[in-house]
Amino acid sequence: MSLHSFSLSLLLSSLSSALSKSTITSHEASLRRKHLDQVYVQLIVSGLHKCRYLVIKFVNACLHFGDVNYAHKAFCEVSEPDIPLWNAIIKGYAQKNIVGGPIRMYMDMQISQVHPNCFTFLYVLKACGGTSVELGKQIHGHTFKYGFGSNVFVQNSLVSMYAKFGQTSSARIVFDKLHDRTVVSWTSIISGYVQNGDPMEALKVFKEMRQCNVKPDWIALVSVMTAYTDVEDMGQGKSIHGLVTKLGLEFEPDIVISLTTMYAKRGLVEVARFFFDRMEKPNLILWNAMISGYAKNGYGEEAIKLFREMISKNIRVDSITMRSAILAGAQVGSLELATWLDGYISKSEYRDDTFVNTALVDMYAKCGSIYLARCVFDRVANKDVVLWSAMIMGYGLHGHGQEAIRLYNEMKQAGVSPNDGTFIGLLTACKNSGLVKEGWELFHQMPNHGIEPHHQHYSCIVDLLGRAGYLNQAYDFIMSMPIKPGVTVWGALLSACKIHREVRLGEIAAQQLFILDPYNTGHYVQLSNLYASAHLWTHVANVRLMMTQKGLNKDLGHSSIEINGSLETFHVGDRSHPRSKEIFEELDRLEKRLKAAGYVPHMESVLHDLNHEEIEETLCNHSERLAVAYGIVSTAPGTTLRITKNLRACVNCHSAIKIISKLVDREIIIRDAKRFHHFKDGVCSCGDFW
DNA sequence: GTAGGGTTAG
Repeated sequence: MSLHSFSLSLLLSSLSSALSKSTITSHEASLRRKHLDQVYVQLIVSGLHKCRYLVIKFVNACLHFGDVNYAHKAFCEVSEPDIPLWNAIIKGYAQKNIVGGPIRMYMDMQISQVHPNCFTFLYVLKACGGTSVELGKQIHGHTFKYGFGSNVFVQNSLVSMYAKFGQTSSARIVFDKLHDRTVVSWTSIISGYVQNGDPMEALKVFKEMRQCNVKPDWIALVSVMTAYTDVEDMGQGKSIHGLVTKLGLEFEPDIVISLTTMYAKRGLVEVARFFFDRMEKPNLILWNAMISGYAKNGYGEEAIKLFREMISKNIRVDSITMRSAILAGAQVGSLELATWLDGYISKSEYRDDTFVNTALVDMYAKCGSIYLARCVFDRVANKDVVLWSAMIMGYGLHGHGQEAIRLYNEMKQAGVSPNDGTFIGLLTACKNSGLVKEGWELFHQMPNHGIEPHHQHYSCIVDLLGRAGYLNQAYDFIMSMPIKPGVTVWGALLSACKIHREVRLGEIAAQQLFILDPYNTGHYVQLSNLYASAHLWTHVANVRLMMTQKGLNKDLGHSSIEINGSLETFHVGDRSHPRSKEIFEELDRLEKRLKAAGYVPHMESVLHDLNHEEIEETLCNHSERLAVAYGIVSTAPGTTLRITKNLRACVNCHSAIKIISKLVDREIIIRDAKRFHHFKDGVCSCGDFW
């Protein structure tokens, strides 16, 4: 080997190993890419681009970047590739999930009459995982033909290939025939069961593995922890944690990811954060696990804080980070934050990513701007069914029923077929706009599209019929359901009964809810309010007693409003705000103007055990009113107020805010637990349906 | 040079 080729070889090795570092900044990545270009030029200039040994190294270096085309170009320069070079290029295609690529190269290899070795099969079988079972079986045959029928490496790959096809029974047959099972064989079958939604079987196999005295390594434990996460068995999950510690693997970066994910998925975000913080340099997946853990469990602001930290530290983010951050933005509900996220993304490489844009549409809709949601929707070139559905759902949340249906028709004209999510959006739109006939018809069109309704669709219909006052029809509909009605379905009936003061059916719904979901405070409050609206005070007292016996307290309402980038949260009668004096003065002024305008609150629907003055006091101090008053005193006249409330809008506040919107001449947008209300000129966009 | 795992919109 000449001195030049030796130095190039060293250079390529260092380049590849440097690239495998887990967390690199985008700046570092671009520098290294330039480096790769320079090396290739040197290879060509020195005529060494035909040297198989160096080309393998170069191909590997390219593949670290995912630059398969570059690798392929280098490969083609070699006139008679040997097995290692074929393997390198097949491996590269397989790693990058290029559909058909590895298989095509494998075929080319056979045409060139180069015999595959066991390495070849590892890569080809990995690539088969995403294609057809028939092809997989064919390659399975080849492994025997070329003498690898009992090679444990090749057989392990077969186990995971069959698992990826969803054929766990075939995977199990291969696994059962294996004589010398390694920890990898066990992990392959365990993760196969996890991937195919059978965590119980996975855990059974793990127990067997332990009985066979096979010591689990960190990858095995990662699979097992996923299984525990899926069976929702936290007690057992903790014992795995114990095993991890015993084996001294608790600082293994990928184990930390699994622990973080396992605890975050349970909502134990503080525990998850403990593991995250223990890592000096968390990798991208760990950042993502923590951010999405926060976002999914209602800790939107924490998620955003972490996302901003990543950016300020110049850590590379990917589309999953973006989606998790956007999900968090949707939860926080601040339009200011939403536009910041959108602005950040429009300057990033993910600006055309359909998944990211779908999340943006959803976020804008949930942050109260259906207009901006539509702007994002319109700028996406290739709209898939999920994007259309997100936009339809956005209109639904805002009660723009007709607009949702119009968009649905447009979607069909564009040749996109609806899926179950599309119908959830449509039915939500109909129920939020009181479009009973349209919703009913759409529901019955679902089978024409080959879609079977599930719980959410059924509960939309119950809601749709119930709110319109067709309570008996809603009940008959529930009785005729082909699947067992669940919490959402009975919950929809109960809240409709509350609106229409239908005690008999309401009690039936509540009974079911107390069985299915006994610790949800909301159901008890609904039933109590239903009794109060019918003046059945003894019944109200009984429900309250049931709640006390079960140790349940009424959920406290709170509302947030963002002013100049700072999010302020108010509770009932909250006097902790620094500008509290001004806020209550404004509330007083509003109260007087409301009375002058003829506003009288409904007393029946609130807690019965308060006296008249207390009721009125509580009503005026509800969290949404405090947020409105604060918005009025701290923004310029005419500014739109955007408020988020954790519970459903209260009937009295709803009617009061309608009038307030006219009195102060402002648009007030409130996102409650279920939908949006746009108050303007004395009316609300929900048309009093909610 | 060997395989197995983890984050994932509606």
